[in-house]
Amino acid sequence: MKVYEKNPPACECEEVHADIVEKRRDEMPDQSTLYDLSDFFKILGDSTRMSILYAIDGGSMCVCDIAALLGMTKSAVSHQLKILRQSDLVTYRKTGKNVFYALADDHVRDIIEKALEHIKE
Amino acid sequence: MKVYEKNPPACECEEVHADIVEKRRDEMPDQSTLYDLSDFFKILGDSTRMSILYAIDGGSMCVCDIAALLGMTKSAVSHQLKILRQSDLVTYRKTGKNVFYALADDHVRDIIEKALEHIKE
DNA sequence: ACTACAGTTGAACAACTGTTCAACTGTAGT
DNA sequence: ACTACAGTTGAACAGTTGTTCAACTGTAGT
Repeated sequence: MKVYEKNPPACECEEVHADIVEKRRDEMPDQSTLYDLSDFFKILGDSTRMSILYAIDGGSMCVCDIAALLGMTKSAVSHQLKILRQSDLVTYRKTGKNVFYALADDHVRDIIEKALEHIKE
Repeated sequence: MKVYEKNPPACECEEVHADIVEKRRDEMPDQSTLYDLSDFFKILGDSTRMSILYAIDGGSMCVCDIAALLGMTKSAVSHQLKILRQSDLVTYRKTGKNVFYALADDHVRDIIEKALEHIKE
């Protein structure tokens, strides 16, 4: 939402270390990269979605079973699965009346694993 | 918020694969672990906080300069720094009128780096 | 064709989150 | 003691987010 510019308007500071600020500005990633990054983490920043990811970590599961496991309605789970789908974190496969969801790749597993290490300290 | 139980109340499914669900239930992490994990990612899931982390990645900065760099008010930055402090993602050091913030450790850097790899695909 | 059920979807609602604003604390300089 | 300014803080507000509810789609079985 916020966009930082060459001559930031909102800063009311007097004693700015202009040289440092300018140097850092060059080193900062693109605005879009920062948004992509925080958007990615936003997906993982919900306990329901985190639970779903762990549930299907051991193998694909249908919506019904995920809902049963988490003690939630199919609707609530389906809404969250949609978000996970749109972020390409999960894949799905229709077989008859069921839709089976699975983890899309190992990247996410690694990231969550690293975060777990960080937390346990 | 949601707590899953041995006999989930909210699931209205008929065709549940009970054996799979029970097996997964045993393999699931503790409820508290899931919350800690998603809470951690929640912190990284905001572009302002992500920007701040990148800003101080190159070395400690005072609140004023961070605000100038991001084009935000000191107040807004300070509020986010408080959250980052409470999560032990940053450290701070007072010198005179300024407060310099720095990254707490390398863990976070690694996680963000891994997420970046994931995004660029 | 009809019924049953897994899954999806949009609207509505409540809870949460980030920024703004104004008031405040504390340090430095005069 | 006074002024100036960096930084913090709580309340208020607007925007966002997750769950619920009800209606819907599509497939399987009869």
